[in-house]
Amino acid sequence: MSTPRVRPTREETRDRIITAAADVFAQHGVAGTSVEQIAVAAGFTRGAFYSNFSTKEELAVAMLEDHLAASRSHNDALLHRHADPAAFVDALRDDVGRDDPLHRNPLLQIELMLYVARTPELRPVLGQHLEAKRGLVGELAATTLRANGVDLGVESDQVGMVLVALEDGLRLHRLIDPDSTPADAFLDTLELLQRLMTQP
Amino acid sequence: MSTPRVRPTREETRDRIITAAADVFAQHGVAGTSVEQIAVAAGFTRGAFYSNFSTKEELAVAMLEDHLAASRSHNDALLHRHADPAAFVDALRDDVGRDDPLHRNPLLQIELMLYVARTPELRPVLGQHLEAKRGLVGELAATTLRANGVDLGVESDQVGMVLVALEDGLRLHRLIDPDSTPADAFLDTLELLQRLMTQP
DNA sequence: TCGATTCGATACGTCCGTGTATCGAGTCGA
DNA sequence: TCGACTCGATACACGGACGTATCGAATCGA
Repeated sequence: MSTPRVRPTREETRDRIITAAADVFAQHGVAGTSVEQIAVAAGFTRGAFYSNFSTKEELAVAMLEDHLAASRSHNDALLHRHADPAAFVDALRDDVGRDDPLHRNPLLQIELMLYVARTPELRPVLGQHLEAKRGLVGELAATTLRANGVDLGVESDQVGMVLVALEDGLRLHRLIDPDSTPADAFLDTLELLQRLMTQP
Repeated sequence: MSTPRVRPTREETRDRIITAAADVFAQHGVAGTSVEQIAVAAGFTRGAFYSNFSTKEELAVAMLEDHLAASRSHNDALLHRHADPAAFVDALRDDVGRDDPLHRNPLLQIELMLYVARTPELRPVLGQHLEAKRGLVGELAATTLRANGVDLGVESDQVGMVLVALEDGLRLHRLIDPDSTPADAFLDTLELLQRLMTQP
């Protein structure tokens, strides 16, 4: 029989550190967080941290890239399963509980966006993701419009830009005033727009 | 004749510190900024800072409240001068250059929002401002819709929520990908929506 | 003009965070 | 079972940021 593991795998340690860092980053921001806070939150000392990452910034990049990869594959799978726009929105509603820590943590999402905004070499990474998402959403919207014979005279990319920005804007405002900014405000708005396009 | 002033007024010093802090906060974030950085950027030493503020946080609050007051009075004046929605949007286009440092600095705007999000006692302050702005924008939109005999079956507050969120969302995304997010994307979208309501 | 006051500069002690070097227990292969 | 290796813990030296106490020049009142 295999001996019970006392020390966690290197990768387990790494993942625990990233997961713990997500919470601490959300609470205090990347700049406001010390390496020690991260290590302690993960149940380690700084030794473990420096054994896995050379700087706090490297960890932030790893966290971001983990999330972007997860987000991409998740969206692709979702799109593949629900090619119909209306069903897609419904699917998004069932999407709240996901294992990706960033997906559950709106404060962290905005924090990381701001971190990227301040880190020029990271901007293309997130920028590309942003444009891909816009394209996806824009195409979905264009499909709906076409199906209803509506022509807004706008590029689908622009529609995507607006919708994706709306999502993040509501996310941001919900951090400040959750009572007046319902969690499903974005999805409700999407459905409203769908309805308006169906019966003009 | 009055002797030429060698030492700046207390209030001048205070304002210089706030103005300088705005830039440093934008670059490094509130948490990532030291009191010394602020003082030096303002052309003083820490002595001057601690003579005017007791903590960095107090300065951040002062900066926020200065901005909110300026923003409120500015918006009120704008609304009073341009009661017609279409003219209002046009007026916003000429609004880019304003003396309020926060108004010129989108990165700082988002940074302060995030700072407020992390500071529970500040959330009502900004939350109230947010709701006021939504109300204003929502009413303006409702006016346009009513004038064209359109009924979306939506509260004007919801329209305001969506539009204000869209503005900030585009602001945020422009920090990451300015090339694909034009500075006037928001105003262009407003005009597009106006046009769509006029000729359905 | 002269004293009192204001307010920013300077100097100090302290604490916190960092990164590295070293140690020691856990793990794996032979 | 033994030895090499891995990897997290511990210890240390250093720098930076903080807040306070003190100083001195500019200002204002009389």
